[in-house]
Amino acid sequence: MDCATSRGTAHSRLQRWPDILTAEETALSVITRFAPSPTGYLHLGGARTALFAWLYARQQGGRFILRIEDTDQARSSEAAVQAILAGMDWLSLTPDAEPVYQTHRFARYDAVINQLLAAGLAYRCTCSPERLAALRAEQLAAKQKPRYDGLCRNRQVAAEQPHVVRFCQPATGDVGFVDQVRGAIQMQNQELDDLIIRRTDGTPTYNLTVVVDDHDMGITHVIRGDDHINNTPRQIHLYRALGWDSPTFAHIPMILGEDGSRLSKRHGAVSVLHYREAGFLPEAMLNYLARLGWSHGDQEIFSQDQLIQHFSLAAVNTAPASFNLKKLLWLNQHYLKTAETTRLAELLLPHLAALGIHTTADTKLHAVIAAQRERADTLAELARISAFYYQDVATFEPKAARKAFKGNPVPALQQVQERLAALDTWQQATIHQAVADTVAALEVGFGKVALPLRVAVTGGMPSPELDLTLVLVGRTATLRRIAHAIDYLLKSDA
RNA sequence: GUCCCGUUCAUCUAGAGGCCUAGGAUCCCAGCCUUUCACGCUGGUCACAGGGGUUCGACUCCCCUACGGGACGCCA
Repeated sequence: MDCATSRGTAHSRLQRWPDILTAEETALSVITRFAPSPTGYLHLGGARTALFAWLYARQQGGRFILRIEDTDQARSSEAAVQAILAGMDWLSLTPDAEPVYQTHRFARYDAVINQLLAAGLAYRCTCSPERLAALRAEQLAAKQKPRYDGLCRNRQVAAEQPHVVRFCQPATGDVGFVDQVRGAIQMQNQELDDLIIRRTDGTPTYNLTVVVDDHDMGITHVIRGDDHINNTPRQIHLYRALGWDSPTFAHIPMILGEDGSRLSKRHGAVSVLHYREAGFLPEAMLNYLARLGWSHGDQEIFSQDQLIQHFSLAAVNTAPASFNLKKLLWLNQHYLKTAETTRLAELLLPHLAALGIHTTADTKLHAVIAAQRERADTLAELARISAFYYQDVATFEPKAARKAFKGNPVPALQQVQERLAALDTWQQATIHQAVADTVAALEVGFGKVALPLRVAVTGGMPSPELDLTLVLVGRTATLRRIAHAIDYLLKSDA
């Protein structure tokens, strides 16, 4: 029962759990998974990990599975599960099977731990947290890596006594694996200690559950953040002890904040869903995330199909990458310029509603989007700069007003107002003629009339060619706004 | 502290010993276009962390240093 002497395996009677995948399914080439712990929203790093795992599975004609790692019941929440699901759904990272919840699999983990215990590959430990803390302090003081000293390895601890279960790591030799991203990684077994696989309260811990699940789910490629590199050797020993083949590992580097430090809340928006609220398009987010740490020559713009086609783990970078909002904005603008107008209209409605504009995705909105789309980099911005098509402008944007209203624009506004009011039809051509006639009559430059008119009608918001702008704003609103501007100018003069 | 991983323009990256006087993209700057703002176009600034090797030849291979990140939990 001394684990130092027995390095056999505990596997023979352990069968693959049949209720997750059928035998035919596990026989399929590639199965990847995304395994978040539901303690918060889906953050950028997690989303990218999920994306890479999803892409790899898609490309290989394999399957992608979501596993909820909720064994820490104190920190896990259903709300977080929903947030993760919503984030993945937004990015269309659809799993190929129902999510697996670890809390539903405790019986299985228990059975595995008991097997390990019975095979002498794990043992009960009664060391108190106090002793562990003291040991740790001592080792740190001696400039050593803190690790459990194996005190309970050869003790006979009765099952009735409160205890944890520790897994016997081999004391000598080394472990290695070939990481699909960074190549061969080796570690001395002495660096490893006997990790806890079952807590005092009887629940299993991460390193055990991840191994059991990855095996049971038939995961062929474990694609995860490189903060797990150090766990991998421990897990490999667990696989060996259980007589299972290790999956292939691929560790992708972290995403850092703009300042180069680890991405966290203080960097602002880390939640993927925040970007949906802020008016980003999922395809922009996906494209951005994919290019963060991965590349395919000089190509920057990738459709989902192209990502699937070109993705490769070997092309994933080894160094961490910094998140850069400017580039995301550029990509978002690119997709805003090229997306279907009808789709954009639907997506824009909530952003307009947030500004108090309740409209429908009608022909006017389509025309507005066509006119404004290249002037915004988010849907929220698109809504903001398009509001004047629906609402009268309360104030003039100072910079635009200064430029447009210098000199005395009132006569020009009054005359163009008259000519516009007299038009038989409200069309681009007739409007253009009215403006041109005003310019000719006043013997001034085109801008002398057009500029104040534009700002009077738009409030100084970015807008397309003047006649189109006026057509979309409509005659009544246009005339009302000109009157308001004249009013405003006369007052501010006095 | 120990172990693991990493280091090309401000940022994302190309580069698998000569193709590199280091390419692309974002940002920034300038110009063109222009009745606003954009878009678009043209041009520009900006990088192989440092030091040793190996080699006829090193951004590419090896070693050391520095710096950065991660792990060292009865978190995952």
